[in-house]
Amino acid sequence: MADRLPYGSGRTSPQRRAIASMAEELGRAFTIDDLERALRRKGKRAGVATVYRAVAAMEESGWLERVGVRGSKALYARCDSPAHHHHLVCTSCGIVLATDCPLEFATHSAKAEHGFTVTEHDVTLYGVCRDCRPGPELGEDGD
Amino acid sequence: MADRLPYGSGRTSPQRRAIASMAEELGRAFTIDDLERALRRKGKRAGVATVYRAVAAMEESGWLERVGVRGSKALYARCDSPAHHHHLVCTSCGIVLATDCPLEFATHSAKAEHGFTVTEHDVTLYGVCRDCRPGPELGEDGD
DNA sequence: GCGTATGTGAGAATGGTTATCACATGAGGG
DNA sequence: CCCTCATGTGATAACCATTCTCACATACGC
Ligand SMILES: [Mn+2]
Ligand SMILES: [Mn+2]
Ligand SMILES: [Zn+2]
Ligand SMILES: [Zn+2]
Repeated sequence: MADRLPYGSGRTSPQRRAIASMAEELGRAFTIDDLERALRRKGKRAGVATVYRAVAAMEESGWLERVGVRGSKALYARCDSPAHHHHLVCTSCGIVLATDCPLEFATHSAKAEHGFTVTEHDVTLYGVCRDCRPGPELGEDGD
Repeated sequence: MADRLPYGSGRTSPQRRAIASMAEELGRAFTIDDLERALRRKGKRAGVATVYRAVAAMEESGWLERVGVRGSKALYARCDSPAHHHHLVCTSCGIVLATDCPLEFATHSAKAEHGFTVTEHDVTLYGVCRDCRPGPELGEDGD
């Protein structure tokens, strides 16, 4: 049931509505900067602090997820899947795919081999999605 | 035994020697700030730019590895294992253990299920090492 | 409608990291 | 040994993503 609200129990405002619908519309991983630029292109106006706060609120509510970094900027993507999972981020087009957590075995063996109790983990896989993969006869690199 | 040099083919200097031996001595994950503080405590002086450059050079040579972040600061640890691997970072004492890469299966299934070609990945496991785990008589919680 | 908790935004601040640039020096060649 | 100069040093400024400040606006429960 994916009718989770972008801002949970927080208030809505014209700015927040524009920000959330743009995040939805982008359909791929984006930085705060990408988001601001896209909003400006649509004539929507929102202060930088407002965008940061809206993104933080959407992340808080689970409607948005942080999916790594691009350069020195945080990367986010629309995703409200409730179960624990990780992300495949295409470095060419920015599409984000969900993938199951591959760490059950690693977690268990950390315990068995080192007595180490894993409580958190960072996992992000970067690569090239099907649509961005150069075709065999084109022999080109994208980007 | 790995007699890789901290600075590869770069020059050495009193500052670089102090920085490398402190990184060795710490024996756990550290931030640039930790490193500077430890040096100062030993009466060694090195400008902030020098420490950053030395750490970058040691990382470049493979003598040091970046093992995630603590708050907003990059975390490093002494590690010159040449094979691909990841890290168990104890959030209590900062000890760093190496662990095999758990992603062969994830990489293959990303390809099989999504046509996604994984080219890079971030994996860091955080938790509590054996020595930092509270003893059973102290009121354990089993995770 | 009212009151107030909450959102907005221009600008300043923060803080980790990097760039500048004048000066010092390690180390290889002579 | 000594020169030389590529490379390292460090005080300082700059960078830049992100957060804070604070006066003002407004969503929304009552
Ligand atoms: Mn997700
Ligand atoms: Mn390592
Ligand atoms: Zn996981
Ligand atoms: Zn790996």
